[in-house]
Amino acid sequence: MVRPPCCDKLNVKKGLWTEEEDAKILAYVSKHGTGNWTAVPKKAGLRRCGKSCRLRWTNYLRPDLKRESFAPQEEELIIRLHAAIGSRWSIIAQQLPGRTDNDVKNYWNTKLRKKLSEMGIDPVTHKPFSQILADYGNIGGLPKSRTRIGSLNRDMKNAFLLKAEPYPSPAAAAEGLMTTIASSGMEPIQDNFFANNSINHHADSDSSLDLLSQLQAIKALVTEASNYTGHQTISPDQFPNECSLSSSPSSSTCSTCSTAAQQKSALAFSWRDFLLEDAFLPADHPQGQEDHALEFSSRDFAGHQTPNVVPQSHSNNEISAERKVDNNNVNNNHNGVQGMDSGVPSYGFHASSSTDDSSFIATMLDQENEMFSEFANLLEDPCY
DNA sequence: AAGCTAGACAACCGCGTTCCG
DNA sequence: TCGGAACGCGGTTGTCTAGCT
Repeated sequence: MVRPPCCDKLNVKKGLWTEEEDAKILAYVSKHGTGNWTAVPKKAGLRRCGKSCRLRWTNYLRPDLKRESFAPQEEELIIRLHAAIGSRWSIIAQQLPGRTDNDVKNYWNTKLRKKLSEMGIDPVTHKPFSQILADYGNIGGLPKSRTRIGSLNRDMKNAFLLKAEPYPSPAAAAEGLMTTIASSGMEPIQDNFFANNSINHHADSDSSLDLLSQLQAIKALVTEASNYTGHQTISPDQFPNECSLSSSPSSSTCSTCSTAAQQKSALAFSWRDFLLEDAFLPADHPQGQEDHALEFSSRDFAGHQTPNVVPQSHSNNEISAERKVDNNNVNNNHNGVQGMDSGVPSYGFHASSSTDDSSFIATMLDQENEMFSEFANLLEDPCY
C-alpha cells in the first residue's frame, strides 16, 4: 500500500503521545480549527502523521468528549444499536454524545461482548449460541463465513470456559443485564423495529440491512431512548445510575410509543429482548404490535445535536482512575427482575446452574465439532 | 518482591469513500 | 471523467496497569 504523503517520512514518530505534543495540537486547533490534517504536523511542529494528529484530536483531545464511564443506558443503547446495525461504530457513537467510535468499539470489545457471551448470546448475531449451532444443522441456507464461526468459537469460549465466572451462573449474568434493561425501560428491539419493517434480516443482519433501514433502526431506538429520558438526544445528565420504569415520568408522555409498548412492564423482559427477531422464533410468539412512525429520511440524522459538554482536561491517569470506578455501577442494580423464564423461548438453551454446565458445554462442543467436521468444506472461506 | 496475566484503552493499519483540481 | 489527496471507518495491535500467584 502506498502511504499517504504525510506519513511517507521515515522520521514520523509513532506510539503514545506526550503532553507536549498534545499541547501543540490543542494550540494549533484553537488557533486554526480542525481540517487539513496533513498540514497540521508541519504547522504545529510535530513529527507525526497528519492522520495520527486527527485521531489524537478526535479520540482524546476534543473538548466535548465525555470522560466518565458508560452509563447503563448508554450500554443498553449500544447493545440495541449493535443488534440493529452491527459494528457501525461511528453511527453508534453519534447517538452517544461525547463518545467516540473508538470508545464505543473498545467498550464493546472489552465489556459488552463478553457480557452477552456470558449470557449465552452470540454478540455478533444476538442469538443464543445453541440456536446458532442448531442453525448449522440446517446449514443449507447459511452463508459461509469464517468470521462468524470464528466469533462463535471465541464467544462460546468466553461464555463457557471462563476460569472465573463473574456471575454465579448464566442466569445471574442474564439477570444483571436484564436489570440494566429494566432500569432503562426500553423495549425489545425486534418489537419496535424489525417486526414492523419488512426487512429480511437473517443471522447476518449486518449485511442485510440497507443504510436507510439502519438509520431507521437508529431513529427508532434513539427515539425510544429519548422517550424515557425526555430528551431528543441522550446527554450525560440524562443517565442516572439507577432508575426504574415505573418511576419514569416521561414514559407516559411519549409521543411515539405505542399503547402496546406502554403496557409493557419492566417485568416483561425476556431472553429474546436481546435477540434479533428471526424466522426461528416460535410461531406462537406474536411479534410486537407497535407501529412506530418510521417515515423520515436519512437527513434526520444529519442534524444530530452536538452535545453541550463542558470541556475537560484530563491526564491519562485521571481518565483511567475515573473509568475504573465504572463497572460497579453496571451490575449492582439487581433490583428484582424475577422470573426470567416466564414467556421465554428456550431455544434448547436453559440457563443452568453450575452443576449442569459441564454436561451442557460438552454437548454443545461435541455438536459443534461434529458439524464442523461434517461441513468443513462449506465453512472454508475462499477469501482467506 | 518479582513475575505473570488479563483487562482497558490508546494508537496504528489498511481499505473504502469523498473531495477537488 | 479521471486521478490523486484527504478523510473516515472498522479491525487489529501495542502499551500500560492492576491484581494475582
